[in-house]
Amino acid sequence: MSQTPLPYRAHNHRACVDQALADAHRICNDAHARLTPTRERVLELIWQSHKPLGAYDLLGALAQEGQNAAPPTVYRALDFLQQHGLVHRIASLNAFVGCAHAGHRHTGFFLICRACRNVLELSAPQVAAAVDKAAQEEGFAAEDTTLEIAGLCPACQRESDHD
Amino acid sequence: MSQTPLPYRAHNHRACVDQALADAHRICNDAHARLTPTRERVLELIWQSHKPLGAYDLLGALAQEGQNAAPPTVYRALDFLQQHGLVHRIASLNAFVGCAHAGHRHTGFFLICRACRNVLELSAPQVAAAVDKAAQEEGFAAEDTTLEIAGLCPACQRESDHD
DNA sequence: GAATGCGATGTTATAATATTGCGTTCATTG
DNA sequence: CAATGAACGCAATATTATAACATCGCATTC
Ligand SMILES: [Zn+2]
Ligand SMILES: [Zn+2]
Ligand SMILES: [Zn+2]
Ligand SMILES: [Zn+2]
Repeated sequence: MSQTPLPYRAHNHRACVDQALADAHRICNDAHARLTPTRERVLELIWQSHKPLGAYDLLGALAQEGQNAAPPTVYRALDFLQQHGLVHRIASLNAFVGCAHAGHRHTGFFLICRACRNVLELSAPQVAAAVDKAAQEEGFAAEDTTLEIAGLCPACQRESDHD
Repeated sequence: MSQTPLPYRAHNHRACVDQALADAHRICNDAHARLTPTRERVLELIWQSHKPLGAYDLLGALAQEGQNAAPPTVYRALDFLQQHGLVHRIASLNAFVGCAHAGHRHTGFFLICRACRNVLELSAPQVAAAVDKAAQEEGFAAEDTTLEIAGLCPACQRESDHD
């Protein structure tokens, strides 16, 4: 059933990027929001890989391309992208990653490999349900869930077995 | 069964503090670790309330008490306290809170009220199990879970109903 | 076409959080 | 008491994020 998670295997990553950009154009269009060149470029940079990028990584990349970029440039683009559900912030890393389920309601849930740093975003309803239930039992009205799991991805587990 | 969560109701908070300090002494003693005056004072400051404190809040408090405190002073104490399971870092707030289950194996899980900022730490096995299961299904070896839920606590929900 | 409104951007400065490096002090122990 | 290693003091610096204010470009309206 469940597809082998992409970030940890060879895959045609160009397809990931193209999909993400196409989704972004559609979503922004539907929301009458402007996916300006800077915003699109930041999104594309984030999707260079499945590894989260820090704001200053993005800033450096923009600067190299000759853009007049200061921190607010990047943070504003990131705010926009987050608001439209196109990227997620990984609180435990202070870094940003493209959303793998843009356009779908979901409670993101991240598996972060401490070795290769790839991040897999899951949308596990049974986890979200368990969380909601536990919160409700305490009378707590949950609004926003941060769920980040650090560990070793399948590929890096095999690597460390070689020792 | 489940006790009404403490932070959101009036409670004898002195008992929370005393318990936390007693636990800390016992745990450090058992581990042959030194709960030095600075470390103990930082722990006590963190337990002043159930609201997370930032490192620089702690730093300010120490400075007011006449301690020669620089950032490393606080961060070192916090590292020590985290390593011995006496405090948790709340990644989504860059702040620290006392551990409510010191000495017991647990995967902390935090309900953070965005209004009063109190934090309740739960240890919900069914949530931890759901998380582990989801990770295992992806072949991921989970090591460390960050689970932080922002929302409104029972008391602050009643407050906002008054409108 | 000028005036206006408004979202997006540019620019500078600063705030807030966290770490590195190095020398000194102090507790423990043999 | 000397040796050891953990803990601490101190200065500098790194990293992440925001505040404040000026400007630009474009659409609407007069
Ligand atoms: Zn990909
Ligand atoms: Zn990996
Ligand atoms: Zn209490
Ligand atoms: Zn509250």
